[in-house]
Amino acid sequence: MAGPEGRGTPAAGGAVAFAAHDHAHCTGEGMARAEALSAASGARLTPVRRRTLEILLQSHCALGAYEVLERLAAEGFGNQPPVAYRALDFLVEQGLAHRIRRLNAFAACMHPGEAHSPVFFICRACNAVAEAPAEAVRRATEAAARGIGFTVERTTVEALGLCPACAEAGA
Amino acid sequence: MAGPEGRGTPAAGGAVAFAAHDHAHCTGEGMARAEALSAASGARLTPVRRRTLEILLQSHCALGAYEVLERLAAEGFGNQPPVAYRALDFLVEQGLAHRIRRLNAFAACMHPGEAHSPVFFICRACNAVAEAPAEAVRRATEAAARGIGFTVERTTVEALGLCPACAEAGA
DNA sequence: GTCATGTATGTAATATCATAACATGTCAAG
DNA sequence: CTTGACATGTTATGATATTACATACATGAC
Repeated sequence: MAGPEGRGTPAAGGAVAFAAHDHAHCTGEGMARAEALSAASGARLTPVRRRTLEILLQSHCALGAYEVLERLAAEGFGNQPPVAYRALDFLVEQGLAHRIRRLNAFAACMHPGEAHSPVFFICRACNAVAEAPAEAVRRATEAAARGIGFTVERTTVEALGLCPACAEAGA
Repeated sequence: MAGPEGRGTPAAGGAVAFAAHDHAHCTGEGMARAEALSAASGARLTPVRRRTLEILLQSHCALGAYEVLERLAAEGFGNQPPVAYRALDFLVEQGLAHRIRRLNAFAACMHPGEAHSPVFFICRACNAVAEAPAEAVRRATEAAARGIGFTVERTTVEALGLCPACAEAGA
């Protein structure tokens, strides 16, 4: 069982998916999709923004803004917080990344482009994060909203609990 | 339409429910229920904790920890952050209050004692907050979790959008 | 081309939110 | 009346996020 060291390295438990898979593939495909989507929408995927997304995809973790900043700065980009926050905000706005509030962190979107209402499953033991599409959750939320006359624009759904590995190990 | 002044006063838009209702009644009933629940569970609802809950209930808003602290300090309690955070953490733990992460704020629970998975509707125009029970959302989330072997313990559901009043005014 | 405009980036300074660590106080069980 | 568990107070610091302003770069009008 991985310790509670927090985010930042897959080894520390910040991995964005529980099952084993090909990270390089995710990164390549993710970037390609981002390029295509940006081209289509007219959004400007500039070097900092592109690199920021790449960092999120490569790390395959939820990363804090300052962790992203550190990596950007090491590559010659600005080293003040707004540099990271602006790039991350752009990515979130474009649906290429998500903000995970419980962790004060950001993760690359696993299903960019598709209209999706992601649910995040966060393991409290190892901090791993998985993103799952959950249309049913969105529908249920909107049904509740209608009851009080509220118009839903975005929803944040974060579930805390135990990932399969930690549930096994802990119990 | 109220301005985006943030939390802290119902006038500023932090009200926890959209519909008009009797605040004094909420406060009284909320405190009574909290007393009863604490007595039943053996939790110690000490003066700071009691007063903290009362502040949340009376303000009828989502309040930041430092806003709560300010009010506590004005009444002779400690005036350092841990005083507020400890009391708030206790209330959240006991299910008497909720943390609203999008606002970095806390609000008294509107349905304490009942097993409930609350959904928060946050108006992006006036910051008002409404808490609604949404069992269907919890069920949908758990269904998605089962698909990947995740064990859900707590869920946070926050919907951003427009409250009835702002939707009317804005459109 | 070059100029005006909007957008993006870089930087400094600061605001806001949250916790660690330790000392002191309170209360009930033994 | 002592001990142990919990609660509170305080200091200090850490982590997260934003404001404000200066500079640079792209794009389209002319």
